[in-house]
Amino acid sequence: MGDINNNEKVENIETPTNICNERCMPCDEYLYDLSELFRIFGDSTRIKILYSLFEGELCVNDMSALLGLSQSSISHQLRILKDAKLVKFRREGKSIYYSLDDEHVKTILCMGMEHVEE
Amino acid sequence: MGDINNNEKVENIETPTNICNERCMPCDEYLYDLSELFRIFGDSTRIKILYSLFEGELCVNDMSALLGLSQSSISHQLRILKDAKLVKFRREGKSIYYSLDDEHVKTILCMGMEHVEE
DNA sequence: TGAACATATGAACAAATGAACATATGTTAA
DNA sequence: TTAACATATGTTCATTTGTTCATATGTTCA
Repeated sequence: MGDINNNEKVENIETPTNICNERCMPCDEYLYDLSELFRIFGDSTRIKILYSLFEGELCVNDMSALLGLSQSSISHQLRILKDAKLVKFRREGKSIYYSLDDEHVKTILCMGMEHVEE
Repeated sequence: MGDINNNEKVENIETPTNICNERCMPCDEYLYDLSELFRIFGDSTRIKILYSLFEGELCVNDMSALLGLSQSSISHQLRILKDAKLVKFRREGKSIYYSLDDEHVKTILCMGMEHVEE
């Protein structure tokens, strides 16, 4: 195939498609994932959901009532948060309880809030 | 008591318009600003621009060359970053040098990157 | 002054996004 | 089994977003 190793890390600094070497820039894939992560946080409905889970788990119904948002809307956004591994869930009877996936989520939110509060 | 003290912290949990009391939720305005902030980070072009400024200032032309993105695109995104107070700039002759507005920006990016790198 | 360069801005357009509604899936209890 | 409840999913639609191209603004130097 000859020219298929785009994916491999190359020592040579000349590769024009790989900007990782200059300015200690992370590779394109990481940068993309990073923007993707922030994009998830970049919606007020999702932010509200995440904040509502700060103190502990909640089921969809309670979130819906607490935040004053439709069940459908909450559920759609929860799916996005779930896919992004920002929340996890467990079933208990008819209800499904969601919670933050890890402490990192809190940290990122708090960092952002600090910046906003200035 | 009437209906004027929406802003005051109320013991009673019944206030439906103010969710701040429950679960220590920040007020809507802050939540909105927060999502707004993350929305800015939620684009790979802007992320690249911000990362390119990690080591220090760069002019638009150099960014354009370094990142392999059009001058126009860079400029448009720089405007958004500027408006969001995430970058600052200074003129030097024909060129305009951009840099990160404060250390917070780095912190937020690094927090996000830690989450991505897992 | 005018030419060359650096950056910003405006308009047009395709793609992505979020909300709303209807409906489907899955669970429990009778 | 069926009814009632809790959540998920599919679809449509209006809006937002990022890019490109063309052009405008601003700066330097001859």
